[in-house]
Amino acid sequence: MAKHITNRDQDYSQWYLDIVKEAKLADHSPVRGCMVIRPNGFALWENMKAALDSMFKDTGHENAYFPLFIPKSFLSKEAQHVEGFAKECAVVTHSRLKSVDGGVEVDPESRLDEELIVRPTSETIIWDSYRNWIQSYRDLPILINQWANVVRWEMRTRLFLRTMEFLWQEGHTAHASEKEAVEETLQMLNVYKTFAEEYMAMPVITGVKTASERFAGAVDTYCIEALMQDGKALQAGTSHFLGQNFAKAFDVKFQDKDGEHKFVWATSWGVSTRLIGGLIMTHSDDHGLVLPPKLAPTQVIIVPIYRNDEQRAEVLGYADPLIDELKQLGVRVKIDADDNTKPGFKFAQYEAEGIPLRIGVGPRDVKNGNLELARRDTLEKNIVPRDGAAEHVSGLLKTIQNDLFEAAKKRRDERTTFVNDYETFKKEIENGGFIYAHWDGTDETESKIKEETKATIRCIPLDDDKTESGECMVTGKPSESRVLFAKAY
RNA sequence: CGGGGAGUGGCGCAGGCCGGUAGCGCAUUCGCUUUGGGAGCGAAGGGUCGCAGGUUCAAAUCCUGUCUCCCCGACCA
Repeated sequence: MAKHITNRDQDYSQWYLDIVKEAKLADHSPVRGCMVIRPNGFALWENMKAALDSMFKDTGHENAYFPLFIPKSFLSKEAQHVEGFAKECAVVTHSRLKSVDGGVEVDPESRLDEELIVRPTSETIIWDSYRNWIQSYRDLPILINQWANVVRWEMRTRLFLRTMEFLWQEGHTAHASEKEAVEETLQMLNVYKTFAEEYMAMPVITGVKTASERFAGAVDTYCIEALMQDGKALQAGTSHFLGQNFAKAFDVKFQDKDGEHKFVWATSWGVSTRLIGGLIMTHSDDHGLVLPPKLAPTQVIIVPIYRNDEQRAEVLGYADPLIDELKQLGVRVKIDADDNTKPGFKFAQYEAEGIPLRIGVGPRDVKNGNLELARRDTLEKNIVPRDGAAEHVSGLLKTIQNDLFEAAKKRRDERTTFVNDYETFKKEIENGGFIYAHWDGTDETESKIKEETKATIRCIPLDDDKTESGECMVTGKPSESRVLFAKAY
């Protein structure tokens, strides 16, 4: 058991904070609800970005950048949208300060004619541009993504999971037909699912949100939902079919092949640094963070062990060629030849940081022509021959990636149940986990369940095997398919 | 915004009820010994106790006000 990390079962919140801190991912900032992302955390985010970005490019998208500030009037153009975001906006009202008695205060003379909103999301400012970009069907589709920061004035925050300012990507597309826009929405949902499962090794359920959980301004909100180790669900990404809502609000029309002027169809989709929170809670243990090899900034750490300078030179000479061999195979490897800390300290530190594989090399190994491999996910240690070690390590990283996904999927499936009556549901939901149950499709029933159990409908799953019909567990009315319930972050 | 907890060297905390020279652990610096699971010993440096008032000969401690952070709720496309 790591000294500095709280037991996961004892205090999950503290455990989570300890992981973030010990892995040096992020700190609290002086400003309430914001965070400082440290190099370890940012390197992880950059790897996630790179993988997502190439998936976006592969599906025909381009990156662009739109302004941080949005005129207040823009936000009010789409009724649902302003309703959804009005209560959590940072508003810029003045443009300068003035010195007063050695301090500074806002200069009342500098009040802005129209206040600026720090973007909580960029639909409005982007659709204002799209109006100018689109005249003909030949201008469509527009497939744009932006990497940006956004601000939402949250009451209660948590590092990575919900911060006032966060980093994300937001895709905003415009299409000539409804069919094409819906296809885009589902395509990007699948991109997110693939990323979550193949890179983060985090299994997700895809589905569509109920009306009450829908994005403000969307016709349909699709999502990926993951289950954390404490049994709570995390909405890990969303893809919205926006219909013609924003086109109408911003008067974006195109002339079609038939000569008719028509409103364009829209989508938007996003994932954020919240994914890092999800990654932490999916794989980590009481020794610290566990990173999947595909995303780990450092995949392999080599720790040399020696008693004196002579041994040090010998061990480093033995380990050195391995670094090049691993790099040749595309493995991100580092050696920690720092003489100031002992091996035991390094072992614990790199475990806390989640590095997938550790290689220990000491005089013993040099003598026997071996290496010691220690897996972060299982904490297993194995002696392997130095010959062919690079290939072995490269293969082992793939195994670890796969095993992490399988282990997470097993944990999720063990906490997933099918329930048919409300009394059982009330008992089951106390244990956390995913519950598939029937619901009559009404807001009333949904909010009754939320009030009485704190569980929400995470989504109406897209999986074929959940679409059996039945009767609502609360009202007994007919239900077309099971929906996914959980307590959520 | 409601309930709870906390602000004391870089970090984590004790002291507070009962006022009397500011303490511990980690970290830092130097020395020696160590190095296959978070090293040991010795020495050194570093704090106007969140802020502002008040009581007192004397306040980290008591009183009043105020700010901030964390946790649990409410809120959260």
